[in-house]
Amino acid sequence: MTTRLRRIAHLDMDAFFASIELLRYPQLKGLPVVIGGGRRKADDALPRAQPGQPARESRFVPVADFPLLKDYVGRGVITTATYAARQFGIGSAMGMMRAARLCPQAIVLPVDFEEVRKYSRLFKSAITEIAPLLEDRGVDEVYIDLTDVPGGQRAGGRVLARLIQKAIFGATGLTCSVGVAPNKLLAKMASEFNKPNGISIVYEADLPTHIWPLKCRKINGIGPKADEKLARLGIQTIGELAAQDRAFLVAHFGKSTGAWLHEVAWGRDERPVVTESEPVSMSRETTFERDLHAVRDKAALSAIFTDLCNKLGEDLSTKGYAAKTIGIKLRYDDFKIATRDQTGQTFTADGSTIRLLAGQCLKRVSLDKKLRLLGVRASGLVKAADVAELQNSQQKRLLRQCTQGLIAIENVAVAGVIGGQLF
DNA sequence: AAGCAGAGGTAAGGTCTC
DNA sequence: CCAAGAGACCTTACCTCT
Repeated sequence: MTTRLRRIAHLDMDAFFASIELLRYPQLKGLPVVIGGGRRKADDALPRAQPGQPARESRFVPVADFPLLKDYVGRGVITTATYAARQFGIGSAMGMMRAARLCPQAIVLPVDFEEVRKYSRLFKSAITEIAPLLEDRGVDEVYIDLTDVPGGQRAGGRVLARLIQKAIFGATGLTCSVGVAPNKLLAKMASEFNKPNGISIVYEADLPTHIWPLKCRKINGIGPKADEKLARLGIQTIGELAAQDRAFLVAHFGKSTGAWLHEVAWGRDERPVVTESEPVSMSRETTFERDLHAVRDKAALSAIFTDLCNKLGEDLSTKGYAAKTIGIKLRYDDFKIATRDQTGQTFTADGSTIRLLAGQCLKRVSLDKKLRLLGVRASGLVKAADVAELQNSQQKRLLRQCTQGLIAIENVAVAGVIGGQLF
């Protein structure tokens, strides 16, 4: 009778967006290439055929025909950079202008979301053929529960990790990095140890040697704010964090976060690999080409606002959801953010209804400063198929309250309206 | 009648992630 | 000077219902 160890893998595709472009344009291999660029239309950044010449197969487009970072205009950020571009200090989420100063000769390409989604599906199905318990963590990242997969225990998971890497390369031509550990927390950190195209196996006993020397920031969930606060308390590494009393951490970070910090510093994490989940919210937001003023640019702003609401309505409908709460998000020119929410009386996936509720939100924010970004968000989501049933039970509850004399008479009219819309 | 606890909703802001 | 878009989740405050 052997003991079966919990073996969780975290798998991260290497420079996913950029690597996909290198499959299409192999002539760019080894060159600094960045993907990104915010609002730029897809066509603008693609290499063009010379006038009068026939369209060329992508792999024959001369390197000289690709657009360069130094010629980029606009407000975007870098999505991914090839390893050659990273040599210059370029990284994800960096502003394009700053990246252009670091490496003006880098080639810049827009994100091809269709292609990214295609490769995302391909690599994930390659995995589930081998290990079915897969948790989606975005287009290029997953957790896999190897515990009960045949061979999942061999060499701590290394054998299976290698097999999965080979299957993904066979299906896509792309490489990935894998970390295998007793839980998601440690697996996520382990997948960073050996990049690109590497495997790293971590056991509980490796905690003092492999985890504790790392910066706190390496823990998934400790961002810049928490890291800064820890630093002020003289805590730089995970080992230093593990050495703190739980009570000390709770005193400084609150009951929930404090206890969590203590747990993760000791490598403890019992979260399961979750294969299915329901969306909680959907949103659309956009940063303008230039900052807009609510009064002076009213027409432009209004058109963008309506468009966002309609797009959000389409998103909800396409995915089969309806929302009870509609919210807005503003980013002012000083980067300060304001949000407002409005819960409606029915569920909706309709652009003009969304626009109505979002409009009510807009009346409750200051519009003195210029705006940089506008967003519309839908939350309180339910499956469109369940809406009728939910409305019905909501109506019954209201009526029951009425008969019990528990709510004001105005609300009786509300219940009547809901009924009227439905039946 | 008043007060309390717990659950759950709503709203605003913030943090973190890819 | 630079800082996208989408989504999950947390905290705090305040209300309402039971």
